[in-house]
Amino acid sequence: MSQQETDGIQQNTSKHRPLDVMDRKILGAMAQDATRSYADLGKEVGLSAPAVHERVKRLRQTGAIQRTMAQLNGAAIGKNFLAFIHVESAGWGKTKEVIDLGELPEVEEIHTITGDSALILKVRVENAQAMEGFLWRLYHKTGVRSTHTYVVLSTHVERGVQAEITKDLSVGDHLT
Amino acid sequence: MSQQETDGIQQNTSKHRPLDVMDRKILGAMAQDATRSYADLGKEVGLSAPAVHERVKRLRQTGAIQRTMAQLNGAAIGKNFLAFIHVESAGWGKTKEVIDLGELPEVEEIHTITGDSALILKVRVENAQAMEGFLWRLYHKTGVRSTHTYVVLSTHVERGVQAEITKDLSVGDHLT
DNA sequence: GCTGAAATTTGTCTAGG
DNA sequence: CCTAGACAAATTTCAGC
Repeated sequence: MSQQETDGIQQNTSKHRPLDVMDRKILGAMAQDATRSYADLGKEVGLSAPAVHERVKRLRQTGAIQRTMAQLNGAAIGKNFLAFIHVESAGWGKTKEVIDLGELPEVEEIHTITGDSALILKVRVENAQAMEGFLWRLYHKTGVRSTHTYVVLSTHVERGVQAEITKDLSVGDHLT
Repeated sequence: MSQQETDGIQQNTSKHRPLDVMDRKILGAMAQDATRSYADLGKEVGLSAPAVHERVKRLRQTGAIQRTMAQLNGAAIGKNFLAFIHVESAGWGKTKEVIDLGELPEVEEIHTITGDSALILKVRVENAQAMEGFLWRLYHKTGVRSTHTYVVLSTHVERGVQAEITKDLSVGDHLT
């Protein structure tokens, strides 16, 4: 049932209608559990199953839902070593080699955090030795000026993008 | 279910059996696309649909698969501001209030990185103003000594735990 | 633990209101 | 967007190996 059908050459040129409350409810539910049936979701948000199905299909096409994935337990598959690695690059355009490391399965995230010369990597490997090997390889990339590794000892929260939005006026209050 | 079979292969059915190659293939496929049918997965790994189903059910029960979720596009739901926040705590046991922030939907990750006094938070909000509000609230938690925020400008890789394991001998090589 | 077949539940599309 | 129907396809169970 993989939805990799021939969509044609349609890019993401959707009308970008802002998501209504129903869409957000559906996204919120599916971000936590994507195994629920459309009928079940419909009962929660107050829609029929076909209506939910159509919305979910649209949410996938527009990219609001990037994919549906199984979240694995790192320890269960023998990956007991997680670290965040800060990388300082020599300058502009020098990060390409590092970003190419994203093809490796141990790299879970790569973010640019300052201009084009600083990166944050999230890397999960089996053990300390494997991490040392990765750092060795990382440091020998051209353009890598320095790295700083933060080893994770305990993970308290780890989840994807949440649909709910917190209205926070604590700062704005004193501005208005 | 008989404990001892008379075949030549001794299966470890008493405890958490280490994942075999079939399990890893299934996990690897589902970590990237959990919408595929069991029959489809079975054709890839060489099992029947019921066999895959049984393994997936076991992988869920044992926690190897924590959940299957929809990965949302932050920008699509109006969350265009992502940051990693390093928090230094005053000392042991002072991080509870910060960890309790994990209930907020803008907090995607909380990791302890050093002893019990340093944390990394991954926070995604609508805009800079919302981030300011979050930081304001964070900084006023008891035990928070200082915070350092790294604003993400571009995300190149963002995915969950990958089942594949890279054999890396690059460090051991030069030691031998 | 796996297979193949059967039974049940969902997914998916269509038509009409 | 709902209801309703119908068909395809998936999930889930089960006997038997």
